[in-house]
Order: sequence, then structure tokens, then C-alpha cells
Amino acid sequence: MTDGIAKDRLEKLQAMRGAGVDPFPPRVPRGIPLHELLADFDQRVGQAVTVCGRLSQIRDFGKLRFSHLQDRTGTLQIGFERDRLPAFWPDRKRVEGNDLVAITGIVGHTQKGERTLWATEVVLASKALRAAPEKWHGLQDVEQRYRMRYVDLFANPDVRAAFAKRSQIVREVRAYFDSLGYLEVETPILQPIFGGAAARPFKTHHNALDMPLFLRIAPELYLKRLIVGGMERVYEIGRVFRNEGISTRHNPEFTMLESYEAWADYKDIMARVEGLFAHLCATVLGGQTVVTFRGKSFDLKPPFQKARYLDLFAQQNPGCDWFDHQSVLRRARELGLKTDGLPPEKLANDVFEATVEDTLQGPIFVHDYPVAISPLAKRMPEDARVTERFELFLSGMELGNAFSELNDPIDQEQRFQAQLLHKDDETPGEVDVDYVTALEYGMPPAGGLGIGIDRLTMLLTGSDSIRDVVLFPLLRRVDPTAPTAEPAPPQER
RNA sequence: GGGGGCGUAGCUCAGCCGGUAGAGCAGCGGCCUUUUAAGCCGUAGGUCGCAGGUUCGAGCCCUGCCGCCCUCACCA
Repeated sequence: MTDGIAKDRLEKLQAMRGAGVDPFPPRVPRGIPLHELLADFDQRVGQAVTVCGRLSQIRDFGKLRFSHLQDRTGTLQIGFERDRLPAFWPDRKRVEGNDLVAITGIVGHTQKGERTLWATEVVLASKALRAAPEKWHGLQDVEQRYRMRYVDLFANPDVRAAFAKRSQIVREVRAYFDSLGYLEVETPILQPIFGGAAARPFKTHHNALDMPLFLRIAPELYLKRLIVGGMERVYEIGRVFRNEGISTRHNPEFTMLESYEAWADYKDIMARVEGLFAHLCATVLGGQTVVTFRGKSFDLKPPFQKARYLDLFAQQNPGCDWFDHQSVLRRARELGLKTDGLPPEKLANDVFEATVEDTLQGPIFVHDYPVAISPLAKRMPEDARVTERFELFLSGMELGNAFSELNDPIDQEQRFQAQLLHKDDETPGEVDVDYVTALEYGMPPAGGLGIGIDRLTMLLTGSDSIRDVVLFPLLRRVDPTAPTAEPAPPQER
């Protein structure tokens, strides 16, 4: 505790203890939610009710004080009158802004007509030793907001609203898949072989088994084992971990929705995605379909635009053949891309990303991706070089990825083997033999889908940064050994 | 990793050309029974992110470091 405010508050706390008042009592009168009181406020005028919450700054008139009480459902003015609070009055200054309290009072109004609870009993529920941020601006400093999200949340109501919306989005995603007969499942986060995406994993270790493990980069391969097992429709909403850079669209741990549906193909999954967005518009957006994101507005009303991957590539890179390494190399150099050491398909996709992705306003389905960059997707019957796969883009941002799942164990094993040839740190060091074995037992044709819940939430809440929809985004820890201005904190008790 | 920006009181921010570190809010002491950004009087609060350098003198100029933001790169 290094500042004078905390010292003042600590003194108040000790004064209360000295007077036999517990500043952190185990329980206080349990109040009703403010929205419930506000809903039929006029009928309750004259009645006594109890409410609980956090006090805002107190406006003091000597024998009369006002403050507002905030709980998760709303805000209500509290009036403290000397004549109604004879017992509390002498100690009134020990309860101050930011403290948590239970207030019993009489429902009424002020002379100007504002709804007010006239307190008859004030019980301190928890003493705040630190002051709330400034009342007009709240907590603005971005770093402090992320590092001290607990303050951000109670000081900035719109932040609370955004996370409430995220919760609602997840709930409605579940409702959508549940309504289609999908089962929600949970699969391992600790995996001996990482797979299902291309990304560097976090490594860890299990002591008792003395076994290296990876935090999953995707649940994909386990979910498809469940399709082999006959569960037929499954989805998982869970955390995945990718050991990559951090940006406004990337947090090292993020929440992924993956779903798999037997007997469906990627066109069916497109319809599912459109259905999901229609459902989210109807529920989360209250019937709206237009959202504003990064300064532009987007209509999420299905059907979405569609374009072939290779057509888009050709449009932006005339004369360049995706499958011809020499022409891709020329084009990549022309664009100033890094070319050395990259496998041909990686470079070709880099050219796609450099030239096409930013042009995709969307929402748009980009479909029919080359097999070389789609190791888990089924080939198109008409052209074995491309797969039945699509990604959903909006404002240049990838929101989802889906395909007809490769269920040919021989093809799958060959593709895994091919990956090992130019293995990098985004490729597992071995073939997931058990997954191939699962396919050998027979997997029905199936369509699978992955959607980044964080990015979806960014879109639906109009947040520019993923950190505004992740409660505790990863930040570098402040080095505790670095020299600081603060001496070692004094021992308090 | 490259480029740009930021870091000053608990919070939000000023601080000019290098010349004694400021305001509002919060706090503390007063006055006030209808405020809601209450008001008025008084008061306290600072290692200017950290470390060095230049200078008679550094919040300001220079170098390095730490952290955050933006951006590019990276990232199916």
C-alpha cells in the first residue's frame, strides 16, 4: 500500500474494527436485484426493501448525503438522511465511495422526482481499501484496463456489457447446435501429438508419466475420432493454444468452436454457418443484421457471397499459376515477399494472403482450396488438386474454416507423411498413427467447421481488438527484479 | 524482429524555447437537507517508467533498458 488514499481507508477500517464492526462480515442482508426493484418501483413506494452493491462517490450535504448503488443489473440512487439513520450517522464517513454495502430503506423519490431508496439501515459488506477510478472518465489507460480487468469491469459499464454479450453469443452458439441434435463434448487439451492445424504449440510435461505433452492447437483430430465412434454430430467450444505472435486479432490462447456432422459435406456446412449467423442476428443482435466493424458496416444476412480460392488468386495475380512454382516465385519476388526456404504451396498461399485477403470485405465464403494447404480436407472429385473446403472472411479477417472431412485413411497417411518431408516447428514430429487407425475403422462422410469465438465476438460487439473480448489477455509480466521506485512493501499487520 | 507513438499525483490530463512540477476528480478538515460531474473555503499528495549522458541547470535534449498501444513482418 503506497498511496495516501489507501492509508486513509486503512485507518477507517481499523477504526471500525476498534468499534467492533467487522469490515468484512461473512454475510449481510441479502438484497433484491436492482432491476427487479426498478421494474415495479412505483408500486413499491413506501415499502422497505434491501439492496446490495457498490457505492459510487458520495455527494455530501451535511445532514443529507446521496450516492448511487450499482449491482450487476442496474443503478439506483441512495439517500442517507440523518433523521432516518440515528445509529449509523456518527460513523457515516467510514462508509465511502467504492465500498460494498447492503442498504435497507424506504422506496421513494427526491423532490426532483428521482427514484431513491431512503436508507434506514446501512451495513458495510466489504471495505474497499482503494478508491475507484475517476467518475467521469473511468479507467482509460489500456494497459491498466487489461492488467486490472477487475477495475475495468466495475468502472466501465460498456466493458461489462461487451462481456455479457460474449456470454450470450456462446450461449446462442450452443443453442443453435443443440437444436440440430449435436452433442457438446470435451476432448483432450493435453495431447501427446499436436495436430488439426498448422501452428507452433506450447510444450509441457507430465511428471508421473514422465511424458512430454503439447497444449492443443485444435481439437479436430479427437472430434473426428468421435465421428468414427458413431456420435455423428458433435461440437466443442474450448480453449486452444498457439505459440505465435500477439496482435489485435491474435491471443496465444483463444476459444474455438469446432463442429462435425456425419453425412454432411462442405456445402451443407456452409448452410449451417449461414444458419448460425441468422440465429445470432435474431437473438444476440435482436433482429438486426447489420454490424459496424473497424469503421465499416457489414450485412450478416445470408446468403453470403461465394468465390473460388483459385479464381480470386487469378484475379489478383494475372499470369501467375498457383501450381507453378516458378511463376509463383516470380510473383512473390515482385510483391517483395520472403521466399527462401518456403515449400511451394506455402509460398503460393502467402501470395494469396498478400494479394487477396485484404480485398475480402465479406462476409464471403472463399472455397475450393488447394489440397497442398489442406491436409485434412477431402479432394474434389473433378480436380484432385483442390479440396472441398471453405473459409469465411470478413473485413480481411478469417472467421471460420470448414471442409468435407478426409476419411480415406490411405490418402490421410500419405499426406501426413508428406508433411514430415519438410517438417517445420508447426508440424508434428510424427504421424498420428492412432488417428489413421481410427479412419481405417471407417468414418462416414462428414462436414466439419471451426469458428473463432473471440473473433466472432469482436464482430458482434464492434471491438477492434481481440483483447477487448478476452477478459484476461496475455501480457508480458512486469519484471519483479527490475529496479523500481517502490521500496519493499511494509508489513501491514 | 522493423517502423511509429505513449509512460507526469490514486484516476483523467496539462506542462511553451531546457530555468522552482500544475489542474480537475478522488482524499483529508470545514459549511450546507434534494444533489446527481453538487457547490464553496481550506489542506495534503510526485524518484515525471528505469538507468546513464549532455548542460550552470533536464519532465523536456541524447543513449540504453522496461512496459503498453498502433503498424509491418510472423501467424492456414
